[in-house]
Amino acid sequence: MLHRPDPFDAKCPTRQVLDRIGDRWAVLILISLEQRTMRFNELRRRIEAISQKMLSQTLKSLERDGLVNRKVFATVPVTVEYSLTPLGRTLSQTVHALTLWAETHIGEVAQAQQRYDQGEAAPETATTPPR
Amino acid sequence: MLHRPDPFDAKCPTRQVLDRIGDRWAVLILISLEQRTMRFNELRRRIEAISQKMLSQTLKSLERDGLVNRKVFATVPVTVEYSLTPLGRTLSQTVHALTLWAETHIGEVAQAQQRYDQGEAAPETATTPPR
DNA sequence: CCTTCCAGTATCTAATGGGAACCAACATCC
DNA sequence: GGATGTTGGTTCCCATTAGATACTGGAAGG
Repeated sequence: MLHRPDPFDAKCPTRQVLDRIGDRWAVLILISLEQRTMRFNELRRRIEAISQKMLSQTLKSLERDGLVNRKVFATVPVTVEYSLTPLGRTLSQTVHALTLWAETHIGEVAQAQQRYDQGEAAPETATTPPR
Repeated sequence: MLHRPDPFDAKCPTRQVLDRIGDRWAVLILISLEQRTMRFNELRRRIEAISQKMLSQTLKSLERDGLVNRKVFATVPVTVEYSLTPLGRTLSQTVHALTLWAETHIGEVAQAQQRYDQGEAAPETATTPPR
């Protein structure tokens, strides 16, 4: 690697990874599987309001990225188990920090939103130029 | 608060925060402003391929969430400076861990993708039932 | 016999993102 | 003095996407 990866370059592969994280369903699947291995419809019930389409789609790309294992059992009807790979586990831990942030600071965010919404009519104070 | 916030509940406010992080442009703006205060078009040049529409839209919601400060200077033409709030700085640090993950593990992800793409025709080994 | 369950796929529509044009008021270039 | 570029946006239109719904097909339960 000649230069350090730059997520601001749209062609940089780190951007792809960032886009994967920038997928709410992927995040919710990762933190679900962090707790334990789950089957398709288990995940569906766990993650409220996700459609079957988005679940299978997101799982497929997570599997492609080597973050999730898909294991098929030849039962009738067929059983499919999803679990995190070691790589996926390192990511889910990082992502876990984000959910922790959300739980910790949700109150401050809500307050800020209230202030913003009621203060919309406030006049903009003209400030002196910066230079 | 009676119960612990549950990001799997679509109505839970932590889910809103998670959705905000699940916005690639928001992430890129946060890590840009982590380095220094920037003006509108500075950000636009920094973050390749972002449209003016998405930039102003994302900045607006980041401001509403109390993560970003917007400061207007009465110059001609008007000058607008964007910076992180203290709250925004705590988030950007958490998000920074994600970009670090991306930079560190991008190689493994790329390898997994290659394996997946070429091994698509491989037959699925029938496994014994789990129970 | 009808419904439910398993793990998805196919199809249609509603929401969203991106591209380009446009704004006003000035500064600079030729 | 007319064209161009700069500031920070907004508005419109279209393409992509997400979400809702329906369907598969065999087996078990009532």
